[in-house]
Amino acid sequence: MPWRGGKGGPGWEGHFRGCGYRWTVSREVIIEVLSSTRHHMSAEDIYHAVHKDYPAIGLTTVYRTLDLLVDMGLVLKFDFGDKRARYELAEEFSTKEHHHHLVCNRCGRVIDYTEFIDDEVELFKKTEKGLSKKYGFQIKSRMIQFSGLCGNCNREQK
Amino acid sequence: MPWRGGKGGPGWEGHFRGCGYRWTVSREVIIEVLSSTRHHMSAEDIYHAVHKDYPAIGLTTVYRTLDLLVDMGLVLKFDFGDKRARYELAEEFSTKEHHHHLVCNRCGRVIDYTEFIDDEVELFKKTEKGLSKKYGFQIKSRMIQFSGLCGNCNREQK
DNA sequence: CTTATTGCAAATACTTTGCACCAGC
DNA sequence: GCTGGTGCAAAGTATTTGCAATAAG
Repeated sequence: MPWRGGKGGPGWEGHFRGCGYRWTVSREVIIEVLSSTRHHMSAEDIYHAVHKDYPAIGLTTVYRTLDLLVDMGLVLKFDFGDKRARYELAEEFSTKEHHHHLVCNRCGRVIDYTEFIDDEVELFKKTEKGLSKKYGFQIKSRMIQFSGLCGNCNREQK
Repeated sequence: MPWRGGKGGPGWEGHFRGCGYRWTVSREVIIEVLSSTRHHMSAEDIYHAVHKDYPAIGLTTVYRTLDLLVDMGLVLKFDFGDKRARYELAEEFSTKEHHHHLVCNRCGRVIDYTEFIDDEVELFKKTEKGLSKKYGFQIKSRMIQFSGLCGNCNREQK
């Protein structure tokens, strides 16, 4: 397990400790799973992945850890329209390319797209600055999401 | 009830019929409620509003109608982190100013902001065009959402 | 040693579904 | 008259919570 708490800086462990939380095996393992996948995982997906090597870790802990991570802004929680929430490392903490989601309302397919990201980032910066000044709001996460019909479903539609 | 199916064009009724659905009292009333509020309503909020004048309309119908509306792209469904989904007319069909949401993760407060909307619209147009060409994706709705800590919660934090 | 963390089982609550009846066209 | 729409009660299911046991510092 060469993996150890993120790219420099305080690292994962530091984030937890910095917020007054303890650093536990469960937390480390759950973050490792999130770090090493390219997919949008549900709590249960994560639970299963974790369970292979650490059968003692329960689903409840997964939920609680994810809540913490979301709260700390290290993980983003998405709603793709099926019932279950999906989780992804926030881009600052991910090796995955910065991207957004395109969700098909019919088949549920999710496409990660990376086009126009630069423009988005610029807009975000500007918006964020304006909003934090005007509303005193400290923004921890941002999401853009498009939905509609994917190519396949669009065709079948007719 | 001077209200009748939206601003010109096919109108609400036309949208339903155009998709092969029937135009019913329940549907009309539910849309009227959505049209006349400035708030992000949950299914139950809508049910209660409807129930005052039409006690025969049930919660199930509200859910089913909302599903249809979302599917047709006439209504957007939001997740603000409390459990219940919130619904809003898509901006093309709303008299409400085009806006986005700023959600406080601690107290749940939601601020509608309208700043930088022009820039967003421009970015959306561009992105949408690019994505539909590249992925054959027909985009029906778009959302941006920021979350973090509102002014109050931010202050108390320390 | 003190307090946060965890697993399990049970509870919660939003949302969906089965089915018989009713309304739109 | 057909078919889709609806209400009610019942089911479904992701997520949360209470509590006693455990591990972190």
